[in-house]
Amino acid sequence: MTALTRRERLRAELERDAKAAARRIAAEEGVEGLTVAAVARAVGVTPPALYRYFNGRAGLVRAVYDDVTAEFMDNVARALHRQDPDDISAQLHAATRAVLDWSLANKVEFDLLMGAAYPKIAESEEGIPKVIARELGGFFGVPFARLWREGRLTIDADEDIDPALAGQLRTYRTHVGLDFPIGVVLLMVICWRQIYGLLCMAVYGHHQFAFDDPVPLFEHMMDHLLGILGLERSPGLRMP
Amino acid sequence: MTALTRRERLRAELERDAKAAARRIAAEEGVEGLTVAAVARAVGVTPPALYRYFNGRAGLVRAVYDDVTAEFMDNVARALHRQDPDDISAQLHAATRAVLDWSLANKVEFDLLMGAAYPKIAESEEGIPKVIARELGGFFGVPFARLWREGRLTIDADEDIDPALAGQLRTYRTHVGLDFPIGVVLLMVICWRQIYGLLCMAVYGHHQFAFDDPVPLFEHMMDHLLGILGLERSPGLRMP
DNA sequence: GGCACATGGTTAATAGTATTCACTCTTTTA
DNA sequence: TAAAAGAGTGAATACTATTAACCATGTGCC
Repeated sequence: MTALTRRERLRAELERDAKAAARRIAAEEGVEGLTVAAVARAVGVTPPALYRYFNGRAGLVRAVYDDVTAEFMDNVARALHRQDPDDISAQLHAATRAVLDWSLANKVEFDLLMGAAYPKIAESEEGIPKVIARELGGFFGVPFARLWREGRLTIDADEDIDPALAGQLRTYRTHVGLDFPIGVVLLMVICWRQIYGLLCMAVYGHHQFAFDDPVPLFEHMMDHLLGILGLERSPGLRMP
Repeated sequence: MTALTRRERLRAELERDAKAAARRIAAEEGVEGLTVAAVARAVGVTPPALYRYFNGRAGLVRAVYDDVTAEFMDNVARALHRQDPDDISAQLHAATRAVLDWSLANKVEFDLLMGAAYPKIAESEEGIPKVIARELGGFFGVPFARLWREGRLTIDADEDIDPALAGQLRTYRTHVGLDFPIGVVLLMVICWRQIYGLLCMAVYGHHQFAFDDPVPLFEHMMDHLLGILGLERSPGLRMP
C-alpha cells in the first residue's frame, strides 16, 4: 500500500511539478532562462522554498539533465526495439534516426546532454553517472558486436592501429563493457564522429542557410555508414 | 597623420580595452560570466558608461564574436599559407589541424562560433556577416576546386544525388561562390561532417573518459579524409 | 578667447536574479 | 497531548542589467 503521509505526498507532488516546470521552462527559454524564481512562480511558491527540494539553480539544471537523459535513452531504445530483432541494418538506422529526431525536437536538451552545457554538468559534484556511457555504448555496441561475430565487418588489425589510438580504444571498450577487437571500436567511433557532426550541424544551425532540412544529408550519411558495415538500407525499417 | 582629437583617442583606447577585457573574461569565466559589470570593473568605469560603447550585454558578446571570428579566420589562413602552394594535402591537413588546435585552446570561443551560442548570435539583429561562410568555405573550397580541376576527385554524378540533397548542395555552392559540380560540394560536406564531429567531441569533452587526447583520432581521420580525396599525408607538412 | 553644444562619464533608481537566515505554522511522532 | 521535525514565508544581502537625469569636460565656431 501507499503508506504515504500527507506530508510525503505533498512533497512528492511539488517535486514532480517543479521538475516538470523546470523542463518546460528550459525547453522554452533555454537553460539560461531556467531560474529558481521562474520555477517558483510556475509552482506557486516563493523561491527559497525550492531549496528544500533542489540544490539551488544548479540542482534544477541537474534535475532536468537526469530527466532528459532518461527520456533520450528510452527514445533510442524504443526505436531500436521497434525493429525486427534480426535486422541489424534497421536497428542501427532507426536508433540513429531517433537520435536525430529527438535532438532536433529538443535542442536545448541536446545541448545539455552532448553540447556546451555538458562539461559543466560533468564537472559538477555529482558528475555523470557511469551508466550513461555504458548504456548508450550498449545500444550501438550490441549490434556491432553481433555484426562482428557474424564476420561481416572488415576491421583493422590491432597492430595496424596507432598505439596511442589503440590505448584509447581499449579504454573505451572497457568502459562500455563489450568484448570485441579494438578495430570494431574504431568503426564505432568513425560512425559516431559523423553522426555527432551531423547532429551538431542540425541542432546548432551551422550551415543552415543551405542545409535547412537535415534529413537528406542524414539519409545519405546512413547509406554510407551502413555501407562501411557491410549492410544495406533495410526495406523493413519501421519508423514511428 | 593621426588627426585624432583627445576625445577620439580616449574613446578608441577604452573601446579597445573593453573588448580585450570582454574576450579575457569570456575565455576565463565562460560566456555566461561575461557581464557588463565585470567588463566595467576591468576597465575602471561604471557599468552604464559601457552603454556608450556597446549595445549592453548582447553588444559585448557580439564584439567578442567579431574579434574571435577574425582571429579564427586568420589562424586558419596562416596555417594554410605556411604550406607549399602546390601541396594540397599539406594545405588541407594544416588548415584542419589549425581548426582543431584553435578550438581546443579556445573552447568558449568555439562555442560562440560553431556551438550552442551560435544560433543566438545568428538570430540577433545584426546577424552573421555573409562573408564568413564565403571565406571559410573558400579556405577549403579553393583546394577542392583545384583537386577537381586536376581530375583527382572521384565524385557522384549530379543525377546520382538525391534531388532534395542536390538542391541544398547547389544553395551551398552559390553561397560560397565557387564553381564546381555538386558532387564536389558533397565531398566537402562529408569531410566537414567528420571534422565538426571530432571538434565537438574534443571541445565538449564527449567521450573524454577514453579520448582525452583528440590528436590520435584526428590524425587517423585526416588519413581517411585525404584518402577520400585521392591524396596521401604529405611529408612536407609544416606545423607551427 | 569665450560660448554653445556634443560627448562621455557619473549617480540614482527600477527591476530582476540567487541565496541564506530566522521565524512560524503544520504535520508527524513519541 | 506535547515535543520534534518539516516546509513554507519574509527579510536581508549581494549580485546582475538597464534607463534616466545630471554634470563636467572637450570641441568647434564666431
